Amino acid sequence: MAIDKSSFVPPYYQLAQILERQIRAGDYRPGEALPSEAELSEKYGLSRMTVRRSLSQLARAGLIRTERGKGTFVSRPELDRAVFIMEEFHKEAAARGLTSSVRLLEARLVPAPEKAAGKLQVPAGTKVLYIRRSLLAGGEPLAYDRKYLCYDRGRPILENELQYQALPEMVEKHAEALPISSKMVLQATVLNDEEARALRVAPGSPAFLLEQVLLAGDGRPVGWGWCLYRGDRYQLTSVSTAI
Amino acid sequence: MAIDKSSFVPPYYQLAQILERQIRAGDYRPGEALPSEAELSEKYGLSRMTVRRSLSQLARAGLIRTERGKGTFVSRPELDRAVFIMEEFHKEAAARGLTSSVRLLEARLVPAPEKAAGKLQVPAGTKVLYIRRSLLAGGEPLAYDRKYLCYDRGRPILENELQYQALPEMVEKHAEALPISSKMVLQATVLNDEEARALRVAPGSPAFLLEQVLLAGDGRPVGWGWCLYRGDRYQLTSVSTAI
DNA sequence: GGAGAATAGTTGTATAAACGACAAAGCTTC
DNA sequence: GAAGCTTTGTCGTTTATACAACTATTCTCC
Repeated sequence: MAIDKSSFVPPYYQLAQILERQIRAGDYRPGEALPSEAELSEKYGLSRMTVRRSLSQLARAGLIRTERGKGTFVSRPELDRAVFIMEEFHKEAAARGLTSSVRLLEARLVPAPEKAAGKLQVPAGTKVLYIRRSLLAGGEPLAYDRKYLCYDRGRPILENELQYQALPEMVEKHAEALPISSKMVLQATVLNDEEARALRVAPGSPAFLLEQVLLAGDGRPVGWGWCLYRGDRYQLTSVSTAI
Repeated sequence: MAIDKSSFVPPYYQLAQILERQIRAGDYRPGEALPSEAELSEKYGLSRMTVRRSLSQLARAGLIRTERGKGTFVSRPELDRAVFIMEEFHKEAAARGLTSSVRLLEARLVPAPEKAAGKLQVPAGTKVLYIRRSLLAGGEPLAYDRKYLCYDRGRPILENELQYQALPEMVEKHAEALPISSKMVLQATVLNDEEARALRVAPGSPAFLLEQVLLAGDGRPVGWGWCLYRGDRYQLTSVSTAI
């Protein structure tokens, strides 16, 4: 339980691992205080700044919590709390060893329906780009994407482009403002006839419904739509709070 | 665009905000390099360590990425990527202004079914604690929880306890080993008759299915089960990558 | 005994300095 | 011209120091 300064693993990381093991082994119980930074510094022969770096790493992972003037304390594990990360479609498919592709089903300029106009903050009836796409993984449709995008008159719609590009690149090319962030809401739903047909499953099958709003750097919405993920082929796994 | 050293906001945070604004405004485009740490240090009158602290904060938020020997670069926004956080039930209900409670439907010792025995890594038929609970928010059932827990013979089952406690405390009291982490998988599903009755909705309604494995400090599973969340009352919102 | 002041202990922030590791460009040599 | 070496610039890590801000305790004074 000492720091090996000749190791390739930097000391701050070694100390973080040592402390994590001790916490997981129960040497320090939830609520209990860890030794002060000065004590750890002396015990392991590291400067206080290095000790602080180890501690901040553990704090970021949620294992400990620091209180100014009081000390550093072990956090109570929050078993009922989970973090799920939804990766970009192609990246996720690649990680699962599947070849992924996109099939463009429809792309045309339409007058914005009332709801879309509201979400995009444009007058109802404004011409917007409406696209429908199938996201395929391993040859099968895994997701069905429908979106309204604010359209820049200067840039023509090239269906070939839409067909093969990921959403960010696609929007970048055809919208006026560059989207820089997005707001998403995830729901559980059942598929209606049209959606089920697009995903090649029975109507009434379960699916994830991901509503997505694309925002420009100044906060203006530039895109809105939903993406449906087949419930029998898609699941989210909680991220371990490893360091 | 200078650092106010007399402000209550520490300089490292001010610099991070300045750089974030510049990136969002497009002063530095995705892929482009930021000034080197030495240049920022000189420009803003801060030490290199302080500049590094600002940069590491932006890097953690995903706005920039550093490469040793090369420089610091603005990341491409990953519009299709999202982080969802599922909070502990009572905390989430409280945040939405609802009073929450738990109704214990069943709690008894049963021989572990094959699948549960496998998940809990005990011989099939081992006596385990099986519980069914309704999680209520605003007087309505919002979730339906079924779990198998490794049971410590020494500790009696007190139904009153199970009725009112959150899962972590509950397991803590009745299992041999203290669970310290959990692994969860989130799926979209449709409710069967029994589940629909428990949640007071129609069979075939959509729901989130959260499979949960509770793990002790040494990695041994001590609990396993599923929690169903009504699809019409529950949704997950992506966390903004704010700093 | 109680109120307030002083003190010790703790984390939070900032600085200067040094060295290491890596990348790219320029230079030398053959 | 090409291969290898050198130089320069960049981020990565650690140290030592100083001070600020906050908490809890102890001491002093009334």
